[in-house]
Amino acid sequence: MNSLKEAGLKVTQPRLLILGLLEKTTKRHLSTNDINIALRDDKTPLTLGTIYRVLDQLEKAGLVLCHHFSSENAVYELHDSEHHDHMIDVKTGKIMEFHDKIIEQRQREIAKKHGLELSDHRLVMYGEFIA
Amino acid sequence: MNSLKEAGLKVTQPRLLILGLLEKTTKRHLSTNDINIALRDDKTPLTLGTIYRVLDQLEKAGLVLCHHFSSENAVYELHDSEHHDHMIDVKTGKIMEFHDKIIEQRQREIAKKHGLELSDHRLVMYGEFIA
DNA sequence: TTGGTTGCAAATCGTTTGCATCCCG
DNA sequence: CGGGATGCAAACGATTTGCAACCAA
Repeated sequence: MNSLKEAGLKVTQPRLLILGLLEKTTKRHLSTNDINIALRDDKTPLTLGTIYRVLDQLEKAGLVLCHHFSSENAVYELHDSEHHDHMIDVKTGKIMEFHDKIIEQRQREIAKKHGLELSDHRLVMYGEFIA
Repeated sequence: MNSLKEAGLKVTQPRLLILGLLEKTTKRHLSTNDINIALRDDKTPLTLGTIYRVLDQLEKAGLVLCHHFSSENAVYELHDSEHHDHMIDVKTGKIMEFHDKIIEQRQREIAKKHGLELSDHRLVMYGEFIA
């Protein structure tokens, strides 16, 4: 709720519910439909319209991130301090996060070389987890 | 047309038209709507349904790539031999392609370390081109 | 000939929006 | 109290699909 206030957003029930869900979920990446179902199961249902609007605001406020992996639906996750990228198992849909300083650094160099003032970047690797 | 045969696809007019357009366009990245309009202007119109179906097949055949940059519509480009990534100007929509061996190599190492058998990867940097 | 391909139009589905009501500050 | 937030349902827009006619092999 502090984060909401800091972002200049009213502390409303829907916003708390969605943030709370994103915090406690073990899946970490949830679609609007996931959220809709989970909240319904928790006996605190929200309209899909509200879910979309709240997520948009949270994203603009920098509290959540939205991803469109491959051709799937959008998924949302909490935006924590350190940037990270994603690896996705194309068969199971499993998502693993990672962070690599070398790649981050190299990206900055490339952007600079091409005159791009970097505001965001996304790296996704697709494949299959063996082992 | 050779590529179509090699992919085991019938050489049909719609497929030739779309491939031809992707080859000659200066924009390089086209949406289904771009294609629809361009072909109409060329007096060789196709149905949107056909455009989607043809692009799906060409993508599965490895002849074209499909991208969903940020939250925009899908765009398609010819799949040429060497992999490349993208930089996008969030204000103008301008797309610039680049390729970097260091990043590619590093990605392979990271994937390997995490047990991911890499099949594809996408890197997109967003920002603004300053002169 | 014949099975894949296309046009056409209807259907789908994720997402957005108008409006009346509600609630945080 | 007042304006932003929500529920509800209709609207939207990109993409998909069923079906009959068509065409490449």
